[in-house]
Amino acid sequence: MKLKEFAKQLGLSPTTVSRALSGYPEVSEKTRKRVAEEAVRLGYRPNINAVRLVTGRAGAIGVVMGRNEFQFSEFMSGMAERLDSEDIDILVSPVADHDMKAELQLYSRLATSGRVDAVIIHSPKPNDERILLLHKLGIPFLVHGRSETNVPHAWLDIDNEGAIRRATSHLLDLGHRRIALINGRDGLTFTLHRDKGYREALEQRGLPFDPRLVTHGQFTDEIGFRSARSFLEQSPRPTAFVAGSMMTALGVYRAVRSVGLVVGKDISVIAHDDVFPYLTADNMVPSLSTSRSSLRAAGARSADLTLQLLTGRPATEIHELWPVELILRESTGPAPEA
Amino acid sequence: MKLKEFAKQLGLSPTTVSRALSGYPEVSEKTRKRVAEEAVRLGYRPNINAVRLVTGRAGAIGVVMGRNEFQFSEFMSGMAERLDSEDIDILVSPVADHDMKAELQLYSRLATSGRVDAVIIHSPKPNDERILLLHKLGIPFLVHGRSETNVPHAWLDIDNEGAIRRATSHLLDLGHRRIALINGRDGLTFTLHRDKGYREALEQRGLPFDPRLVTHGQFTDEIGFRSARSFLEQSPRPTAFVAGSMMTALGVYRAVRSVGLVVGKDISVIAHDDVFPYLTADNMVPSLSTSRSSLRAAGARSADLTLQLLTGRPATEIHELWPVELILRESTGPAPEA
DNA sequence: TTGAAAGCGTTACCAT
DNA sequence: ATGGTAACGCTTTCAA
Repeated sequence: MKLKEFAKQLGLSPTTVSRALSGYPEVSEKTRKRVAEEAVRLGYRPNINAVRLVTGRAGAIGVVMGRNEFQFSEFMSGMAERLDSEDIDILVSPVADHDMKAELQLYSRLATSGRVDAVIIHSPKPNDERILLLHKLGIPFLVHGRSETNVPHAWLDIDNEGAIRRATSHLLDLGHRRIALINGRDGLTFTLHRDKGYREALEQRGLPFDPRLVTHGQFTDEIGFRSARSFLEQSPRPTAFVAGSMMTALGVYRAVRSVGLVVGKDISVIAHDDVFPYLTADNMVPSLSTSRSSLRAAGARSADLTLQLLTGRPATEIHELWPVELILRESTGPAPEA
Repeated sequence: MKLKEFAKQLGLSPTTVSRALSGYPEVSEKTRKRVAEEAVRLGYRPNINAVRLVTGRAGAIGVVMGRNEFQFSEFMSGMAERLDSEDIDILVSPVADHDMKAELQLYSRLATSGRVDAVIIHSPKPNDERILLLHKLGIPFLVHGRSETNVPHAWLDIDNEGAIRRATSHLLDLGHRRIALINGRDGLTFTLHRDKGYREALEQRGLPFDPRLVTHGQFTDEIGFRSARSFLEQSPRPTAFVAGSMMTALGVYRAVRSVGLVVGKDISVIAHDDVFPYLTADNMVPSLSTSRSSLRAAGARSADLTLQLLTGRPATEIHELWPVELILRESTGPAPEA
């Protein structure tokens, strides 16, 4: 059913019906109520593409996902929670990991074809081409993570530096002196921030930084395992690990067990937890100490901030840094005697 | 830049330009080439919403995700692989788990507002309201999974029944007699199929079915742990587990270890693996025997079949059942002597 | 092979 | 408070 036909059935003009449905103030309360009821009864709903054409709004926020990210659905669920009440869709454009050229083309396409009103991007680098391009394209965008790219941009990030600094400091407090860091993909801002937090904790104690105790890579259990195994072969071996994700932590636990050591006793572990419904730190054995920040909450807030961006709030005002909790459980304990 | 302006710059009519860009045959090769090149050079791209309005096509396929599904991004990545070359977007509409009313409203909205050309739904029930509604709405849709709902519908499913039958049979071959099944959410078709495969394997040996050896629930490590723990408290306890997912298997491994038993020796485990890049059966210790089927491949094929649906292939023709591999690793071994 | 003009379904301006 | 009408940017007849 189209507007014209629907309006005719109500004995009103299309104009009035449109206004009633969109909640304009100049329509009488009585008319509005009648229109709303009849729309439900007769099943009328505006054609979204006509609306989009005439208003110039796409009614969708785009998110670009890497293909191997288990964290992604969690963030998106959060977005959905916030967007549920709005009439805004989520357009997902997956891109192959590490294919920057394809990703840049994608943004051009999204922007110039009017598919989305705004875009959310993840895992930026300090100097990020995507941010530069999106700025140039003039499409509103929010960065989940931080970048030093020298154009104004809205961002939401967690305090990765502080999180890892505190985690590392805590391990130092427990007497650990050789602490290994299994960090994220090289070159990404959050990875750099975590490296930095780690080094700061060491510096605060006047301890030297040993590059042999840091690795970089994707957040998979395999990389967690391999990194941990290779650390454990060092002599003297580290007595504590800081792991980048829950999946990494699984690999670390496995590696520690595989050499006959015990997590929480011989080896302490702290991992970063994005809070997943299907895999929880409390349930690991021993339960896993974590730095924790809800990815779902970040998704919800990101959607919210993007909406603000769309209603004209300047990007330069939107900078949000979230603290990260440190939650101590059984996987951390005093450093064993040497 | 708009069509009119772009056409003027080329000294052509909007009509010709539109035809050239859309690959109509009546445009001269020379003109087409020139138009294509200039479009890139000047950055012209048709406004997608105008195209959608005039053609009546939405240019998007909708997928509805439950909020707690770690499997989801894998399926979507697969869809994306197939859709990359087409000019079709993925519209993600998350719904709260178990909120059927909200989900049904969502479909109405998607369909009647013209946001999507087709929809893919997951985890159907034997009698599924969503299928009934989508059929009534007249919007093309594909079911990932199977249903007995009595309206024609396209579907793609894996052979859950055969997978679990074979897994169970294999354990029986190894001499196991008390085999526990940690299955999916109650009432869903794939859960029923797995239950069925399990019972068939028992029946083939003339063994009785013991309902105390089957649980149902979400695919989380916690439920895997709890179910396994409670099974292990039985006397005599089961000597083998069939687990519904990789996350479940993590919980099972943990439970077995927690009571001082050894997977692959005291307790055999087979789990279903949807193939994740970040958590692999080969890497578990002991490596995990699995029934395996790539969720990513299913996503790619689902997108493909949906595209076929859109080009007129009848839904009744689109029924695809995928076999599931059984991959034996170290987590399965002979039943221990009683 | 190319072009002119109608039309897709809605919103928003300008009247009344 | 309500209605008429132009306009959104494109595709697709119809005509040349």
